[in-house]
Amino acid sequence: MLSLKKYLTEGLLQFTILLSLVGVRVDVDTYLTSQLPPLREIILGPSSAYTQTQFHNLRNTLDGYGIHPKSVDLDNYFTARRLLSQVRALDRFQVPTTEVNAWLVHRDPEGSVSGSQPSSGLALESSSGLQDVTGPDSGVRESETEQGFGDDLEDLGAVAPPVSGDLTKEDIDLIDILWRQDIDLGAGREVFDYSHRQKEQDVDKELRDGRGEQEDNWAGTGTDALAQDLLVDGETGESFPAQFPDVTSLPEAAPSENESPVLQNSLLSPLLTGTESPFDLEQQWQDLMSIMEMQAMEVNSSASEILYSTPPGDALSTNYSLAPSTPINQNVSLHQASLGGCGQEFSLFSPEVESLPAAAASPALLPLGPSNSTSLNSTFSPASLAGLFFPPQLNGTTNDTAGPELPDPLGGLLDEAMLDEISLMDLAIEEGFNPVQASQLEEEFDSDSGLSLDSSHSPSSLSGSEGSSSSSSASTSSASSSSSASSSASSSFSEEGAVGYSSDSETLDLEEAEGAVGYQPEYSKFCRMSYQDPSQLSCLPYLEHVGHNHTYNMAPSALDATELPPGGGFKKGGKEKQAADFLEKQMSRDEHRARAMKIPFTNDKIINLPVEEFNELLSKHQLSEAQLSLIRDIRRRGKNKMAAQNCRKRKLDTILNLERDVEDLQRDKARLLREKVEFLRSLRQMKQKVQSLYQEVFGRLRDENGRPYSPSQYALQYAGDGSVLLIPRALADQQARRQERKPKDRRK
DNA sequence: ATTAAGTGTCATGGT
DNA sequence: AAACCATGACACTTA
Repeated sequence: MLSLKKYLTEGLLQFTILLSLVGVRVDVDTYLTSQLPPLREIILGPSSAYTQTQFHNLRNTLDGYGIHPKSVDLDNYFTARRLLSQVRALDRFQVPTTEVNAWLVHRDPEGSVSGSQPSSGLALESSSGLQDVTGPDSGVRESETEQGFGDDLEDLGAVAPPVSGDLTKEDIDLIDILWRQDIDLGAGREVFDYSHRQKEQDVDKELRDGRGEQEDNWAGTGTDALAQDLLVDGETGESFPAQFPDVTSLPEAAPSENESPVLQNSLLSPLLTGTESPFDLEQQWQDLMSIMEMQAMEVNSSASEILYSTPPGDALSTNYSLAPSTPINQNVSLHQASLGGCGQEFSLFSPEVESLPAAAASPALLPLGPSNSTSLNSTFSPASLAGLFFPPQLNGTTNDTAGPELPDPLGGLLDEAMLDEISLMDLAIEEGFNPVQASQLEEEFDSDSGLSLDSSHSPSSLSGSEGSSSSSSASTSSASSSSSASSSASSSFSEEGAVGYSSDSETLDLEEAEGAVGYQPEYSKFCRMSYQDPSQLSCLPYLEHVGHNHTYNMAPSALDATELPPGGGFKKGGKEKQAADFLEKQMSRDEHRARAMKIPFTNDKIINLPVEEFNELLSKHQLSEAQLSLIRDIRRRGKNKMAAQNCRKRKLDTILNLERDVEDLQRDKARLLREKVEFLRSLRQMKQKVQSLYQEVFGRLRDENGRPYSPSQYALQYAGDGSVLLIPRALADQQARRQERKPKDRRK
């Protein structure tokens, strides 16, 4: 706790100090304390504590800074939980902040500078509500998504009003603690919210069942009731999930109704409803999500600020109680001002801005609504920091171009990442990310191992043994699956002798595989093949004469039946005669021919003897041309037979290997997909943190007269070296446009 | 009787 | 060139 507080505060302090050094006056007053980490750490640092392992890597590569992970303890404590919740909440909105609404309402009356910007906050606030609403509203969404929405909605409810019937005091305390701890990490409070977790569990169940029961979740808990409060507009009585006003109403209504968060909710919601296609929904979702999270960040930051003025434990309660004139409110107002409802702020702080059309105040909303079509770029683009936090007016005019305004090193990546994520989501939905894979993924997550290539996962457990069986081929990545089984198998009778494709372990492996997979036919086949193989006859002489008869019932007594000189005297009892007849039937055609031609040696020898010995053998006997011809044919056919067997075996192995490779690749793909989503989430959260910090710092800046700077006129700009400058807005916009063009040109 | 799978053979091409 | 091997194609056998 303390460390967190310190962490954040120090970061902010340092940030502001840096700003002040740059020449901007900062209202930091009491916050001055100890060390001053690099600015980038202030900005990005908090996220490090938040991040997962991969994220560290990613971030490092992304921002180019070798930021060391901070708050290791926190990582340990929360990483696992966060990962899990993130995974489970992948499809859900995080709508952490409903509280803001209350703030705004209470705040309006306040004329003080600090409390004067309620409207801005409202816009975003309502947007969050919108988000929630949007999901359910759009019937296009799939069940999972709907669930996610439902959860989020619930979350909203749970989060907003502090008291939830189902939560015990302990629960609440725990949640608060966790939440506060995670403030710096940027996690939305819902992460720790009991009801939220409950929902998650429900969702998991539902996912497993393949069908969710959203309604149950909604009505089930006390938090649901809260959620319903949010969902149902108090003034309009409008039920968000069900229906929304026309989008068109927003522009007009928003300006006039800035003060009423509730109303804005109703107003904003329509924006979201606009999109209907799944893709748009996804985009929208992402937009809203990020915004919401950003908002959550704001709340968090405000809460963190609360730490200064109030006991840490009161942070939540303070938020809930919404004391109008508390320092918290001031903090909140700062955020809000930068976020959305700048209109009032302007009126208070910058008269010149006040003259702006009332409608302009709504622009804060614009990013939300319009962003639907413009996608994340407008909302999350690097420069969009300014856009997000600055007055709507500007956004309204420079909505599209505003993005690149700030040369945020992360910006481009983030944007792309966001887009990618969307496409990813689509991919996931379209492709293999069905319940099966999802469950599999979940499994892997639970196991805490990103890579579970265990062959047991695959429906056909063939893969494991197969992989081992073919040491030759393209089995590349599957090392994990097969490994041990093969090496020990060499004892099998599959000595293939002269044949080139001799993989000792192969036969056994196949057998094992078949046994496991039900490859019975193959099993018998290979057995036969093995026995048939002349090379094995040396080991199993009694099988020598098993021919093309599909049976192995070769009596040892039949040994060398053909080799023995015809009429070679041996007693023929009844049994023996029977056996002989049987054996004769079992003989291959070539054996019959050889017998008929009175060939003086076994086919085995004919076939498997090395050329030299074979020729020697031939030379030892006086053979007719016919006999010689037959012998050569027998040898040729015999060798070809083995070759064919090997060929087929090889073919089969190849097929099986390919099959396994496909499975492995599918697993890898799913894993990478998950990881990507994770990364994107982390990136988004990090960016939100940066944004909130930006907001906060900017909100604390004061000019010579002690007045805050107008977001519409000034913007903070990150320099490449990590410094931060306060520059005129126009200049920032210019630069943003410049930067925006570059990537486009590249594409061309 | 039909069919699919397994085998054996042949022709061909490569080593 | 001879010997071998690999493989596609075809035919036969068997279940």
